[in-house]
Amino acid sequence: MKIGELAKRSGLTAYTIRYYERIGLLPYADRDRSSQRDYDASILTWIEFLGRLKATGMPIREMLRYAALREQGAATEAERRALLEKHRDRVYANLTELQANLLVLDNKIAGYAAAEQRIENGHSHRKAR
Amino acid sequence: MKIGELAKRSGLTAYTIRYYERIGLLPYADRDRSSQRDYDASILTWIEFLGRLKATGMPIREMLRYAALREQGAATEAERRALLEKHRDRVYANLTELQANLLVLDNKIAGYAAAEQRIENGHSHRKAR
DNA sequence: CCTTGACTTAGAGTGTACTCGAAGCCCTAG
DNA sequence: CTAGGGCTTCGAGTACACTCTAAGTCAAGG
Repeated sequence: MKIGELAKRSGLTAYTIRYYERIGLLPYADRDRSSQRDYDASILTWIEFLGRLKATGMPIREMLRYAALREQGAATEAERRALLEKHRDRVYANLTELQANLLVLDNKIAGYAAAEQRIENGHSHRKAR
Repeated sequence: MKIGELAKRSGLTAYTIRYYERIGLLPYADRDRSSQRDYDASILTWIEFLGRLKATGMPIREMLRYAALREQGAATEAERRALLEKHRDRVYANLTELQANLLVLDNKIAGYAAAEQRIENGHSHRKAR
């Protein structure tokens, strides 16, 4: 699979894929005889995982660390696990905070809704029954 | 309250407070006779709310829109409400996605844990009982 | 009076993560 | 055989949100 195809399937742009390879987030891809990148479908699994790390707010620096450990093989699994656990805990904390903020947002919105209600009642000169 | 004090109380740096004022996220602060910003404690409520918008991923552009509406008074409440509702829905979607990613992360970690367990069993030449 | 430290402004610099432009190569279809 | 499209590399440019520097002002304490 060439880069354009991979871009379509992964949701990344070809620019981003090259960028990720340049910085080491994606392994250096094999090239065909005209120097074009030729990808195996298995790369998609890795890209998807990277997407999850990104979606949960992991900075590229840390993904790079994980990617480097992965390249070094099975001996680094404990460290990879530790890295993910640390990240998961941060994500969890973040999630909790997000839920709290969502509640505040909901209350604020409810406040606006109540205000609108009062205005409507006022405008129509109706009383609550 | 001067800017240093507000910085301490709000958790923003003085740089950030000036930056926010410059771009219109904070109202232009009154100055004392030596041109120093003199804040009323009520600004803290607004800064805290901005913090929540930020923590839930609202870009500054949109906070600016909200801030501008707020400056225009009560007539813009419906629009402000709509803006917040739109944002809340995005946050909610984001939250849901985050939870899903957290689950995947947990599974991945569990996978590493299981692998470690297998290695330990192998090393000690013990059998499951 | 003089130093110290917090403040002022305008504008430049930083970090993160892309995103794109330029110039050129190579395969396929007409 | 040639035009088109997708690919290559390298390096520059962009967007966002700060973050800091420089040069100067000002009020209070010793």
